[in-house]
Amino acid sequence: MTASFAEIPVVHLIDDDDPLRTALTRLLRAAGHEVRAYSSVAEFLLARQGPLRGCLLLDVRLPGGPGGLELQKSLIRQGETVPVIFLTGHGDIPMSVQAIKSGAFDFLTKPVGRTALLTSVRAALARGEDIRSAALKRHDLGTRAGRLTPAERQVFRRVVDGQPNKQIAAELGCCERTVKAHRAQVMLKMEASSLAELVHLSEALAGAPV
Amino acid sequence: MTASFAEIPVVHLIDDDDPLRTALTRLLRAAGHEVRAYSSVAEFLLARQGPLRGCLLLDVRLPGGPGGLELQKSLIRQGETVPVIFLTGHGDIPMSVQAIKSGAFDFLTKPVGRTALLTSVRAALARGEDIRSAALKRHDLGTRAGRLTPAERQVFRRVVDGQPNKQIAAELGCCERTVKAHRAQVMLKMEASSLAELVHLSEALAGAPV
DNA sequence: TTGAACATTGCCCCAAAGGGCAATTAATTT
DNA sequence: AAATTAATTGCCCTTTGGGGCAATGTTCAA
Repeated sequence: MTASFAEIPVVHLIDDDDPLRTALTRLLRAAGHEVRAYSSVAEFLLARQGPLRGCLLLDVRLPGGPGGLELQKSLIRQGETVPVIFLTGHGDIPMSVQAIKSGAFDFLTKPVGRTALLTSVRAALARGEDIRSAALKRHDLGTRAGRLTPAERQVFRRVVDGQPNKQIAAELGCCERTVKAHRAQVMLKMEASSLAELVHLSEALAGAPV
Repeated sequence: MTASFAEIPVVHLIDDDDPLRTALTRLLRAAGHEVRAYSSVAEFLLARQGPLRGCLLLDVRLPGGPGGLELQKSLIRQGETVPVIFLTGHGDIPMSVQAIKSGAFDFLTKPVGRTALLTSVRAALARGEDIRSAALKRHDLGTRAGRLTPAERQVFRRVVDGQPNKQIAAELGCCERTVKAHRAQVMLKMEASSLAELVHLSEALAGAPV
């Protein structure tokens, strides 16, 4: 049951309007999507476990507690990257601009057309999978880098910075043979088969703590 | 006169409403910005020469000819990256969402508050300068890469791909000494002092034709 | 046609990288 | 304390990268 939570992309629908929620759920399921419906942000948060996969479809303002924009901000703070589609009957331009600039995938108005909704959801799911695969790659790289010892990490930094072994040895206060040993370990652990590839990997780690 | 067109960031204001245009111009100048005002897209396009520097501030719909959204698309097609702030009295949510998703920097509604306008313009100008400096770097790299001969380009690709000289020579059907010669030229022309730096530069060229 | 500029290549030399092997030392476990 | 494991280093050898020098084409324009 819960094990399947993140196995395939799911449209997480949050709306307090029961009839609308039911209708949207039916519409999305008919279009072949997996749907989880919640009547409030709290209900969604309670059910949530582990990273999300799919997209969010929710009203901007929901009764009692945080609205959609707050949820979005909270998710972003948690490093969650799932695409968010807002749906609202009482939005205005500044709100929509704010939402999109904050990273929302789309901002739809009620009543929403069947085609418009499905188009947006399909695109959001696709985007979500793209983001997901990129995140997996980065995570994998981070894992490899995490296996480096402190000494190896030092060598890694300098190698991808283009420093020759002799200079690295001087800076680290050890002999060249040691640098070579660490360097070999770096290539092994990072699974790089050439210096060029190692530099490439380090660029992809962009900003992540190395 | 025209020589100073791109020397400092300029707010290019396009609006057909004369009194408003005058008022906005005064407001922006009072805040220390350089302003060029136009009453139509056509007027703006006629005055334009060379790459823009600064930002655009324009109404979404303008009388006679293309509206703001069309201008934005046209500029993007031309590779122009200047931030665009839309200003409108008759916009709706789908229009604002469309604009922002198409890359607009902001979407303001009339009447616009003095603070909101100045905040947005300031941010747009800052973003514009960031984009500009990044573009200058990329252009510089492109220029260097453009000086490579076809043979050097071939070697360049394979070197940053991590291939050893011997293998490159085999693939290109020449001897290793020739590869070395080309390789040296690549390092010279690309102004790289190490293989790591060369790889770094090639990543920065990302997608640009090499 | 002839000279200048450029690309290709061979020969040779040196520096740098990669790595095997073994000894020494430090750290950790039993 | 003894044993084991991990890190550092020296020694030595091979391959690769970098580059000087000169000869041999090649191309293009005067």
